[in-house]
Amino acid sequence: MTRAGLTAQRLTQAGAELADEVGFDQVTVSALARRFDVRVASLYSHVRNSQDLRTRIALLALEELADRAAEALAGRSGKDALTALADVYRDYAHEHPGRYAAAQLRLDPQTAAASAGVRHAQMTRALLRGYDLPEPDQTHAVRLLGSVFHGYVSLEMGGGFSHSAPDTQETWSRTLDALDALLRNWPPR
Amino acid sequence: MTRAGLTAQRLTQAGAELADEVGFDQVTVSALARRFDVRVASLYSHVRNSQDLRTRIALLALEELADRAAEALAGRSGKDALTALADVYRDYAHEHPGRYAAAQLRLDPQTAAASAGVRHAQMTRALLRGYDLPEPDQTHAVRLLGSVFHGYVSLEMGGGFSHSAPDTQETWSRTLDALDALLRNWPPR
DNA sequence: ACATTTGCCTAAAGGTCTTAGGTAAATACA
DNA sequence: TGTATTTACCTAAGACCTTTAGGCAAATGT
Repeated sequence: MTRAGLTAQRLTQAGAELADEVGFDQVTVSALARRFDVRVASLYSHVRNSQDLRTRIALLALEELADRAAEALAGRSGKDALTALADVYRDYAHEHPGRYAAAQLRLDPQTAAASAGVRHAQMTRALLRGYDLPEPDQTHAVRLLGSVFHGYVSLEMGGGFSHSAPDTQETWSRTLDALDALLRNWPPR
Repeated sequence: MTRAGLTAQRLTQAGAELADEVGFDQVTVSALARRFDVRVASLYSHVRNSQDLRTRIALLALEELADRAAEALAGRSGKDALTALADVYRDYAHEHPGRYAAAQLRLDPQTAAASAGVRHAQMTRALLRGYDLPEPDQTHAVRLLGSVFHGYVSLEMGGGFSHSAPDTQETWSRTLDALDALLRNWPPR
């Protein structure tokens, strides 16, 4: 009876794939066990519980996203950088809907602070250097960009923009134009 | 043995309250049965299944939100209207986190088309009359506003803006300033 | 070759969802 | 007011998911 070679890492990876296939909320310890052709209880040596598994998938997604973002931002600035970063989020969500949903998982402050989430904020800040806003406004802008990226992708994926006329690609591109214009022309207090 | 007086309506209402207390994803047929001090199976005469229950709660939340929005928009225009509508979403999410999460539930096209969701889009369009954008851009703007409102609220509630310096109220107000400026000065193609 | 570790197993208990079929309370009707 | 019908809630039961406890055999170290 040869062993399956389970690992927290392999489970997390497979869990991420499963999430993309059936949705993050359908990722279950049982389904994962089936995928490895192994008894359910066996997973509990590698992963504390269901919540732990989900958290690991979320952290994986945050890392992957941050890596993509870092690569996309390298050597770009201004609107170029803005578009590149925005597309990273949108494309990732389209390619990996389950992982993207996982990245939205609410983490406890401890875990969040140690996650790649902080890199995301740093990169958005880096992007804003091209627009040179005074300090308090920079934080506001970081939050605004985060809101638009996340909100847009989340509504688009949720079907919120379906059945209406102009296609979403066009809106996306106009939205980025608008954001660029806004950042270049940031309204003072 | 007197009866409990179950109804799809009462179950939905209680489900919404439960959602606000313990989170939308913790709303379970069992928990609801406990709350009415009734056997679980009894609920299935009033609600088709768990998914049906969730959908009803989502529709309730969408209605409540649309009603609030309609009232807030009455007699306002321009930035006044923008702020009022934005605050409706944000306040509702703070007061009723579970219901707000429910309103995000993905509905099948049929149900979505018959829901109060369409009123939301109409109201956002009405708001934009004060800024008079040409038609294709109006749709883009509707989507942008939806993205910002939803994205901001969702990140704020998810703790995404926690532990950073300027308080979120300040960012919110500056975000609305920025959106107003953007709409008044919408970048052409 | 033997001892230890550890990976996966069986067993079992508790929770949720859902269907099928029964009983008693409410309501309608004579 | 007594009887018939409807309907609200119940018990029973099967299927699936989670989690813990304890066992055996495969891998690993000496």
